[in-house]
Amino acid sequence: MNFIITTPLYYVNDKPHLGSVYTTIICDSIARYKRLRGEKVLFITGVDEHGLKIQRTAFNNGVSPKEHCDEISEIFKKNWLKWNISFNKFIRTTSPEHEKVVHEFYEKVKASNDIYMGEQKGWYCVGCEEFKDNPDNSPSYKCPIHKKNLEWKNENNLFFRLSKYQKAIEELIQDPEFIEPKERRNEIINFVSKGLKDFSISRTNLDWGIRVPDYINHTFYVWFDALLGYVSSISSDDNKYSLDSSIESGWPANVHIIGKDILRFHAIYWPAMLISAGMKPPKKILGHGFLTREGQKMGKSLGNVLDPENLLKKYGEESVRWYLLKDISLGSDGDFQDRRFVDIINNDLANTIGNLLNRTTSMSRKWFNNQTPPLSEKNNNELITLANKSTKNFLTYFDNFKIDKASNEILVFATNVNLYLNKKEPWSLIKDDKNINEVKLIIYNVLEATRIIGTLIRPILPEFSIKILYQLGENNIENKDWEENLKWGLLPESRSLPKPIPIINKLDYE
RNA sequence: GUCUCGGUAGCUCAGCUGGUUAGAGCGGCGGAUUCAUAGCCCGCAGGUCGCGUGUUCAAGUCACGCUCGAGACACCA
Repeated sequence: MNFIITTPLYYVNDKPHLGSVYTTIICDSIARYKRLRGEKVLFITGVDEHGLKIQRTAFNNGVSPKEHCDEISEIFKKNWLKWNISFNKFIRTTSPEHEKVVHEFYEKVKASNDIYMGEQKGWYCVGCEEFKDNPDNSPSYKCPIHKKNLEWKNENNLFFRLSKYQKAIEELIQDPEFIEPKERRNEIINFVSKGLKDFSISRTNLDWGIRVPDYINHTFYVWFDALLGYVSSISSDDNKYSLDSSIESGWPANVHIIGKDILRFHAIYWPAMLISAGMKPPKKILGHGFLTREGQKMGKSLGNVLDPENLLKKYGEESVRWYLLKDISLGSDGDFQDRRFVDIINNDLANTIGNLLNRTTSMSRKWFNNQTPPLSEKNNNELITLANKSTKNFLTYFDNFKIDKASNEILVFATNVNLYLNKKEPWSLIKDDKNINEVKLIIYNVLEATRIIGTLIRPILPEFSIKILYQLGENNIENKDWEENLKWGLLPESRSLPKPIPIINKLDYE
């Protein structure tokens, strides 16, 4: 059984921004975690390539929509590789695989009698080519973008019978596991309680999209198209890609990770569409918060947008990962502060964990012939208890998507190990030969604790984890069972330790 | 306008169903130590718990009002 996790399919109107990096990093760590726990993971990401905005952006750049999409999609894909994202599928909504699945899906929904031709009417901005919300003063209201009066317009569109699924959706969102965090769930419940209305799924003024089979001048509107990428991606690499083979390969998704801005579509429209097609709704929708910058909203007009590419170059992907995963509680808004960023990386990764590794391996090498100490006796010690406790907490937190708390648990343990070391003072004990056995035990214990720290951090910072374990003389880490390696006492005695080198350099303020 | 969530030390936040001197991390200051990436460890830091009123023997923790911030109120990735 696959564990299916998705990022949103990012809109290729522009290059990846920090928000999409954030979402994707969250997904990546969860995907890695599940794999380490022995699950077969299908981590899906991709791009949404249709729509008026893209058509227009391409036109403005003097290229065809196809060329534009090819270019930006490639940028996205390469970008995720640069960030060391372990995705399994990258779906493009302009791909033939996707188009086929959309058509098959449409037929199923149609067969359920949930598609009908209706009239979309409302106040329309010619400049935006969009229907606007109806403000009270619509006739005199001016579109803020184009400064023009709105026009009343009727347009024939295909509609999806969402109203029919009022009850089904109410039942679905009743489950507290379905939408997280709670605050967002309340909003959705509130919204649904006011009654669901049918929504349009096609457009006639739009060329850049998937054609609706029965109506030659209609293309599918964004939600009917893009969300289906989650499904079509599953069988996209098969020889015989199809809706059915996608379903057979593991639908439904276990979790959609999304920004809070697109929650409603994922928590209401999407499940209803799936039920209509006789498919299962996703098991969970997890909406994370937005990122601000030094307390302010990021925006082009403010000129304070943080370019992820710069961050990557300046700090490296794992530092950014640590900051985003450890310091921001998943679901809440998070603030990106340069000063805090530097402090956190230096404190957590370099001082607390990095230095712990460095001091323990140094002692061991110095006193035990460049090796881990030989033991004459095994012992019970407080670090075993602490390790077991932190490991257990870590797993529980991660299982509940509390990645920040899980990360912090590693830090708690590392601090405890530093504490243990300071209390035992092996550097004092070693001065007297009769203490040698005790020193052996102490050093073994802190090395072993550090090994567990290095193992635990793996789904959060994969490279950092490997570096730690390598310094402890571990090899072939990829092929070892992760959970098994969380158990105490696996560090071999008298094993050669490489010369310690800092596994992470401290950052400086600008 | 209606509704939801939040406003706790310089910063980021914990504080469950009300109960001894309000907590953590980071920053700042001082100390101790040397195995280590000037690091780890120890101590200090005196914050009207947004404002006001009320309920109560007792409120950061409940009720009401106000204020500030974020968000939802259907076609905006």
